[in-house]
Amino acid sequence: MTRNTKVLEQLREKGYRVTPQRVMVLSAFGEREGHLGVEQIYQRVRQAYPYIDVATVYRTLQLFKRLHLVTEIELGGVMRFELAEAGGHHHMVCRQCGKAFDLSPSYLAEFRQRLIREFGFEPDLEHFAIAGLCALCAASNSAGTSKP
Amino acid sequence: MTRNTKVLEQLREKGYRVTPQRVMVLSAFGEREGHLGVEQIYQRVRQAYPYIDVATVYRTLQLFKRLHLVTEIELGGVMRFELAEAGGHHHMVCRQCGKAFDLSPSYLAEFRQRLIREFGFEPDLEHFAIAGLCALCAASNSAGTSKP
DNA sequence: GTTAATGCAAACACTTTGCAGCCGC
DNA sequence: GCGGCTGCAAAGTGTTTGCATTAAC
Repeated sequence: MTRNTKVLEQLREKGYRVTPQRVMVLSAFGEREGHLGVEQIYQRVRQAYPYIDVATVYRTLQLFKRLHLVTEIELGGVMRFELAEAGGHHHMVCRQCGKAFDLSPSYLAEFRQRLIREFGFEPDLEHFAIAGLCALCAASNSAGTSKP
Repeated sequence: MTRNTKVLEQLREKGYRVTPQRVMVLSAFGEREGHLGVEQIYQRVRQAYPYIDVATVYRTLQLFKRLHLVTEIELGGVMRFELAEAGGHHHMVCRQCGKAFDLSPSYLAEFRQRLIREFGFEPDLEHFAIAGLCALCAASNSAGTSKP
């Protein structure tokens, strides 16, 4: 909880109000690491407080994003949010099981350098996420050789 | 035109009808290389035939996609389409000027191999597109040093 | 007590769908 | 002429906005 408390103090310091709704949106993340879609967050908060509106969730997430408390990444056309704390790690997300794996920035550094060096193109890699098939799913697919 | 004609024959061979609307959607691509949004395609076709409906554009693009005549890539939350012909080249798209630059698959091959080797993660790179800032825009930004 | 934040509803942009008439084959 | 395709309109999504009320400070 100490992490969330810290975040909430940041809010108050900057003159924003600490409302139950904001606390709940924040703790929706706390329960599980990873990227959450708006709908997932909404449903989670609703379990605790059914009167919350999706608009509030959107507004809260926008606020958090503006304050760099969460980051927004897009993957496969779906926008997802995650706590910004970890800072600068990227993701590989399995298209089959949906699990996300962290990817150290060093893996991309090389690729990035090459683009800069050879094209002068500076890629946006802050919130890089790449879809694919994870080892487990690949294995289970080839196990049941017949059509999935 | 010979390329489009070929595509249209593919359509007919598979039992789909070659309609003026489909031809026009196809030639919207022909006039300019690169990725087009639905709206851009719609506007282009409308110049030639004002009665066309967006729904038709959507349906046509879906059909083309299903037949692998075009591919759909997403970049910065915007879905875009491009002719599938070239096959397997990727893009760097400038977030400022919107221009797209081709990226040979070899650049990604290395990165891809590394993910497979070290994580067993097989990334989807068929329609890879990466946002960033191109050399020209970076230059013009630092030229006018003051705020843009 | 102030003023920001919420809930509600309505507006929005984008995409899909149902259907009657039309036209490519 | 048949059946797929189109235009039109209407319905879905997902996200944002206006406004009166509520509640954090």
